[in-house]
Amino acid sequence: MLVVVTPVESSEKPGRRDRKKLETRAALEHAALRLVAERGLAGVTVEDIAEAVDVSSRTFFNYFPSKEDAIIGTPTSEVELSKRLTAAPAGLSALQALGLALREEAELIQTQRDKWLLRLKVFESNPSLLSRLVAGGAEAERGLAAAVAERAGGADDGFAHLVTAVSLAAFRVAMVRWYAADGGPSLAGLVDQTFSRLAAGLPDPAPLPS
Amino acid sequence: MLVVVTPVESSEKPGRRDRKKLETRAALEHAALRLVAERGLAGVTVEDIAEAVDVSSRTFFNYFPSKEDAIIGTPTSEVELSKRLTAAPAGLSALQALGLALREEAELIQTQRDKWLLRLKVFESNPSLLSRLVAGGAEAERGLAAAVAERAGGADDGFAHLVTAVSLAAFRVAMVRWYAADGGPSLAGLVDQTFSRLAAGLPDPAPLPS
DNA sequence: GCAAGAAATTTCAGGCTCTGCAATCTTTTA
DNA sequence: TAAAAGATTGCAGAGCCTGAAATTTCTTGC
Repeated sequence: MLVVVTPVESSEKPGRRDRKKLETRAALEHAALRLVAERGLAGVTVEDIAEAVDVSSRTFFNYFPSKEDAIIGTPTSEVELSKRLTAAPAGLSALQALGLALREEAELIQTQRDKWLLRLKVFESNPSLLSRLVAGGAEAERGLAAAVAERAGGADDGFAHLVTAVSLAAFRVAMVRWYAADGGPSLAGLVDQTFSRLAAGLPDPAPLPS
Repeated sequence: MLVVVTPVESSEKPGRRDRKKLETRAALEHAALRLVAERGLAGVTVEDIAEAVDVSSRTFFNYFPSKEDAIIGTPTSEVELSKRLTAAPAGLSALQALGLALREEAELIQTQRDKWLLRLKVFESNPSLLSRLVAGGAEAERGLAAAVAERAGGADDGFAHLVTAVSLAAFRVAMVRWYAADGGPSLAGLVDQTFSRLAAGLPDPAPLPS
């Protein structure tokens, strides 16, 4: 049976077998991204991707449940984000804690600048994928919201979901903006700016003084 | 050729032909929703839905590009939302204007309470659909953001996208909350409360005084 | 009322996605 | 090195979705 490789406790090196699996997965991700960037989502079949990596298409589906998932890759899980949340200083508000966790994420993404710019380029021409950016999709959002609620100590009237959904949306916007600027500015900086605006209540930006 | 029926200027009644088309579309929407609520997304095929309405499955695809789209129905277009935006009083901030437009939306949804509660129930067990709730998906979000930017009078450093994305996310959360409360509270009220929180900068809610 | 003409539906063929299952090949481990 | 565990593969099949051509249904002008 093929099972997702659990990173274990970062110690214990994986062994040849698991290393190969990681390699194959990375190769599939890479090929999917490259091909789709070239030819568009509809112009690439799963068979194309599998062939580029020299495995059967059946094997592709052993690694990813769908073509889209290969393009999205193996994003930071909501579990990881939740951990960061609970690790954040207790004094911070939920919004601040989320901002911090996502700032870390930004720094991580920045270290893989080219891959992410390419991915965002693909997302641009396939907006349906965008919603799965970071802790992809509503399920992860729920999990993260639960962590926020717990951090806040229970009783929730929907605030946890709200602040979580809003934060993730804001993060997405920051990423798109980063992409639009061709990865020039610091993503973490953009995230910070975005969260400042959130914390300020999203007032209209002051028009530049003539 | 089958073309989406343009509502025209509300005058000029549609004529039998177009009325039938509307009927078929509504019937497909309804059947899709009902069946999927009963058996789950995977438990219903397009053929099932078409059969329930007594048309061919090819005809189904003349009305909806995918099974999911039938479930989502025919939501308020981002064009309509954009209109509301430009119609909003000039003095309002972007966030306030969006809040107003979405409040209207809430009232509209409230008038179709049962249908929407059923739809949200389906969304709950199929979170992948959730992202398309209201002005579904990233494309509509872009259009709406453009309207926001224009309203604000041009120069945009990403604020328009941010406030738009955040507002839509907030609206989604309000809807889910409304569903969770079984449609009891006023949706418009929940939307108002949500936008108040946004405008206040999402401060942690004060713990109840013991 | 009736004959074009327009429009919607249907049938058909076909490609692609994704899944379960059984066979095969490879790696690990004893 | 043999047995066990695990990964890959081929195969069959269901389901989604599309284009094109044929058919049926509606509309319109006479």
